[in-house]
Amino acid sequence: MTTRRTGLREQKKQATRVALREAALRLALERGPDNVRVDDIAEAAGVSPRTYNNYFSSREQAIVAAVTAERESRVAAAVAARPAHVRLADALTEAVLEQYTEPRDHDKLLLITTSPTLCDAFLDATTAIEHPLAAVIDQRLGGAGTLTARVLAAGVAAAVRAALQQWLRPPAAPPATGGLVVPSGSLPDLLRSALAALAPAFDAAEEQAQQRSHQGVRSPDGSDPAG
Amino acid sequence: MTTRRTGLREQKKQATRVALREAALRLALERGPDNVRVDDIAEAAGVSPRTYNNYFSSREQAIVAAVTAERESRVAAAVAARPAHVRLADALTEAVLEQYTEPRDHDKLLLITTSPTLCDAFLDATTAIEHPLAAVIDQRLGGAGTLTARVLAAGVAAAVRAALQQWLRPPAAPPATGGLVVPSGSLPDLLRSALAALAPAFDAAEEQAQQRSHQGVRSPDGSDPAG
DNA sequence: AGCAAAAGTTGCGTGCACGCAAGTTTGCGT
DNA sequence: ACGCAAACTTGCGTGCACGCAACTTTTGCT
Repeated sequence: MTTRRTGLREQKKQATRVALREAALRLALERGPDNVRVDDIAEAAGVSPRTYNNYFSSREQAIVAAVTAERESRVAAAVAARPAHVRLADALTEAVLEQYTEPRDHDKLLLITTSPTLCDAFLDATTAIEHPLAAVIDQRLGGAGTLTARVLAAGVAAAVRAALQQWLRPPAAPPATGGLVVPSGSLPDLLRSALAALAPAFDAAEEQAQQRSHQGVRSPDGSDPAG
Repeated sequence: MTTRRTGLREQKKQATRVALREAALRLALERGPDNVRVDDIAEAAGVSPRTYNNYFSSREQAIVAAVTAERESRVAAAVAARPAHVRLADALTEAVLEQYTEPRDHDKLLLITTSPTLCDAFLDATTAIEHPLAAVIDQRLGGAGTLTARVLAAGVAAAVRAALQQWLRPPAAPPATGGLVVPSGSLPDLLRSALAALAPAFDAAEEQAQQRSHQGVRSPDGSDPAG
């Protein structure tokens, strides 16, 4: 599961991927993110510029990838690691908080906030947790509703994205707004609030899954919507 | 709301925007989507190629925009048009179905499915409904939780996206999968299923909003957050 | 071991996105 | 009516993404 292609080939691929993203991060820190050309990153990693684009489809992606690294799979793994009796919503919230509040990369985040382009790329990167999350959610829901799992996973990604967005851009308070703006606290608080809005959906899905497993489920694809 | 800058300037801007996207669609239908250069679209619309990129940030965006047009604002308007006593979740589902199952653009959708690149652009375009939706949701929830509204709106967008994705790509059934694959019915069914997964979250949010309005929040802009 | 297919890398060419600095049009105040 | 400032367009230059067709490396098979 971890490395299905147990080959030397895959090793090299991961090696160059790591080399590329670390080179990208190092150069971005040294010169500032706007003074790094793709050619520089490729050269620093020892590959051709063309190869760079076989790994990353945009210039910012490499830099952002150095920060987010394998966060995608780690979030999913963190969810899978929780005991099965915990509410799925809680497991998700804790797993997300665990991965997004590590002080490990707070200095690198500073770099990202410098450039709006990097900021966008960083927010876009949260989409990467969708697929792993959909897998674990689907598993915990009994594999019955793949679409449901995908929707919920996408919802989580969207919530995380919204929280990060609000955290990165403190809404420039106009004086006469009338107090609409919530002070938008710390990142953990924002993440918690954002995910809390989805919690009822998870509870309902989990409950349905339990009901199905108690009754006799004849088709594991559960293709019978209430429609 | 409709035209805030009541000027001749804004009129011209919208005119060229429409000219661009219609030219893009026409050319794509005539020659096939891969044989349309940006320069061609610009020329057909009577502007310079550089101006094209002042309106659309990618080549596919113009073609897709011709299909989705002002769907963003229409979904939001459709939600706002429902009476206030309808469940928010239902209002949303109906509004989305109303806008995404119009036969108006089924032939144009055929064009989009031709090219994977256009497909991606089309899916990405669903993100555009987030902001208008967030506005109406926030309004219907009493304006108290902007973050919540944004999360829910993003969730709807994600659900729509997931449904469209599954609809556009029938999962190529491998014979030995074990019956996991749902036959992935019609688009309305998929949309309904996808949105149904989020319904509990909307119910909960709505209930909280009602509780708040019964207790002493008087101003309709809801300037008194629960902290 | 040897060989053929699969996977990966690289150079090249094309089209594209976008910053920048003119030049042009529109809106507004006086 | 006049003129200035803001907004929009356009040409140019640069860097980038990516398809394509060689070429090299890895792998599985015999």
